[in-house]
Amino acid sequence: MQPARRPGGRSAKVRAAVHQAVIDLLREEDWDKLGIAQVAERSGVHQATIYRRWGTLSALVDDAVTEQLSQGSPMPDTGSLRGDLEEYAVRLAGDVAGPLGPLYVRAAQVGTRDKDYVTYMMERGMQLEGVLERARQRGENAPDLLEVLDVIVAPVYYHAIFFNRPVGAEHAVMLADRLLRLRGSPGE
Amino acid sequence: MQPARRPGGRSAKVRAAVHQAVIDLLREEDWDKLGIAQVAERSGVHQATIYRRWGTLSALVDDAVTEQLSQGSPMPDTGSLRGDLEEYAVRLAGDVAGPLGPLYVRAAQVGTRDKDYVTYMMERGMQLEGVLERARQRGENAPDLLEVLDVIVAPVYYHAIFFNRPVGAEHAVMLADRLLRLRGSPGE
DNA sequence: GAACTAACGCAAGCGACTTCGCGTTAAGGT
DNA sequence: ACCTTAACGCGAAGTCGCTTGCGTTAGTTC
Repeated sequence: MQPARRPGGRSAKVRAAVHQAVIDLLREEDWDKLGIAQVAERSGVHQATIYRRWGTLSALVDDAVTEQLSQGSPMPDTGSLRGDLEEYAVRLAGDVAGPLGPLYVRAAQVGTRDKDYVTYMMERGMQLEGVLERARQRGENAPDLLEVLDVIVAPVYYHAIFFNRPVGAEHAVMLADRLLRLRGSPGE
Repeated sequence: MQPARRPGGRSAKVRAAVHQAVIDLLREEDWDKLGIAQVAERSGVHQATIYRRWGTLSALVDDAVTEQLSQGSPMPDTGSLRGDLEEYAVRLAGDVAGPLGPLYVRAAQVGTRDKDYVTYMMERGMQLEGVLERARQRGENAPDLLEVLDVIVAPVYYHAIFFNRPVGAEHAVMLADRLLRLRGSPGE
């Protein structure tokens, strides 16, 4: 058997430094000024190392973004479906609008093919599904996941990507309300 | 005064050939295999000419895509708001799903800053607003433009970008129906 | 704590992308 | 039909991103 890998130590330090540099650059500069050269200089890690470990810029950004996003906040649990959806919508809008906002957008543009990113999206979807399931067990008429994606998530990203201007908190609350209205009128 | 520019003739031919090559390559290859070298070879126009006229690949793609999209089909006019919205939703979904689909997505990713693309979006928005205005003059309770963007347009693009799988015609019709339901219940 | 080896730093080198100067072509005016 | 000149073709030179081979550093094991 192999003499065992070395997950900790120097490699971990290099990885952390590079990730941090990517995140920083992703926040500050415009999306195009980001290159492996810049990451190397800021992180103090040599270009060759980055090329060897990640190969392409896409893969590197994907890796860094996925890790950063994985530490995301947990799903809301306010006790009511309306509260949870509003909380989720406002938080999502805030995330996209905030300093890490470009990460979400960038991740969507760069990492569509990457497996890790898809995995992240799936996990996130599952967590959201959990919120809906809790509501159903409380007896509430909860929408399914696809409706949430269409009515709440899609507009938030759409505004950020196409208009370069994220939605405000009021608009986010309105999106949640709209979703509830769709379920409310014909249902219970 | 200047001896007058020369909008027609050779320049126009070159421009058309290059545009055609870009569109073709955009359809066939994956988005990354597209380079100025490929465009030059396929169009028969020298690289230096392309660099001189467009400068960067982004600008070139933007120019070609904008022109291509400007020749887009006119807005539907079926006589009823429901018909128009369904027609528009299905057509949009089809466009995004069709061979020119990557164009729309690509345009969104590349041209966020470009003036021409913003102009195109504004024009398109105005045309859509015209459809809604016609409905209002017929006495129908039409939604405003922002609602259409949120409920119909955003999900279509969202699915294409994030899931790499465009929405089908049924889903598109459902989106239009959802928008009408939102207006229908509390309104008239 | 000494040997082993995976991972990194370094610098040379290859290749693709981009630019530049000059000669040529053809549109627009007279 | 002739002249003017904007725009293109061509080849060379310059720049930048990326890869590769080798020496060095630092975890890991015994």
